[in-house]
Amino acid sequence: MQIAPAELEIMNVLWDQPGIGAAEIAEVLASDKNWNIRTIKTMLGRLVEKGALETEAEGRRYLYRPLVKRGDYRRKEARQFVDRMFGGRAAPLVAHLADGKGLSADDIAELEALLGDLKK
Amino acid sequence: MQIAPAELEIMNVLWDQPGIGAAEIAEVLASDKNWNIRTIKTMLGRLVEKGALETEAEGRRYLYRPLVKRGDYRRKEARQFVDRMFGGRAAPLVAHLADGKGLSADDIAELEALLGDLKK
DNA sequence: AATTATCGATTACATTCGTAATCAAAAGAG
DNA sequence: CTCTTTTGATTACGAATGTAATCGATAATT
Repeated sequence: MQIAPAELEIMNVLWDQPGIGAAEIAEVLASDKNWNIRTIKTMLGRLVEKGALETEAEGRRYLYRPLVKRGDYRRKEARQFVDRMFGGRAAPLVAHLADGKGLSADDIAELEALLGDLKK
Repeated sequence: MQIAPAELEIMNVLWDQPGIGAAEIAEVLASDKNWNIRTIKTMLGRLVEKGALETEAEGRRYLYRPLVKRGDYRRKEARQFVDRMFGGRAAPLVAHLADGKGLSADDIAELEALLGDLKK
C-alpha cells in the first residue's frame, strides 16, 4: 500500500493519537501545515479507501484509527528507500547522513549501542 | 530538483557510465527493467528539461551526462527521507533497517568503522 | 534512388497527488 | 421551525509520473 507524503502527515498524527476526528487532526496540524480542513478530509478519505485507516462512527462524524502499524510501514519504506537510492546497502546511507551532519552526537552514541546489540 | 523513481534508474546508469546514449542505456537496463526504448527517451527528455542531465550531440544522437552529482543527490534525498519518515532522527532509521535484516554483517562492520571515524 | 530504420521532438493518456469546492443531510442556533 | 454550520461524499482540476505512439528528418540498406 502506497502512502503519499502529504498523507503521511495525517498518518503521523493518527499514530500519535489514534481515534480522533478530522477536526482534531486539523488542529494538531494547524501549527505546521496550512491545510484547509477539506484537504485533510480528502486525504482521510483516500487513506480509508487505501485501507490505511479504519473509521468508527461517532454520531455524525468519524473517528479514524490506523490499520497499518507505524513500525511496519517505516520498515518497508526504509528498505524501499535504501534499495532505490543505495542499491540496497544501508551503510552508505548512514555515511551520507553522517557526512551531511545529519547525525548528532546523540545519534552516534545511539547507533553504537545499536550495533553493539546487533553483533550479539 | 525532483527526480522520480523511474527517472532515478536512468540516472543510476548514467552515474555509472556518463556520456552514453539512449540505446546504450536501454541495453544496460534491459536485464532488470522491461522498458520500451521510447519510455527511456521520454525520461531522458524530462531529465534534461529538469536540468539533471546535459547532452552532447554526437552525429544524429545525444550523449547524456549527469549535471547532478550522485553524492549530492543522495545526501539530499537521505535527509528528506529521514525527515519525512523519522522526524529527522537517523538512529531509528538504522534501527529499523537492522531489525528488518536490512543490514548484513559487513554493513555492521562498516558502520562501526564509520562511527569510529565520526567520533574523532 | 527508393525504402526502411532510427533519432530527437511532440503529443497522448491513464493514474496519483495536492489542494480544494460543491452537495445533500443532519445538527445546532435562535 | 427556519437559518447556519458542519459532516462525509462526490466532483474538480492542474502537475507529475509511468508508459508509450506519432511525426518529421536523417541515416542506413538494398
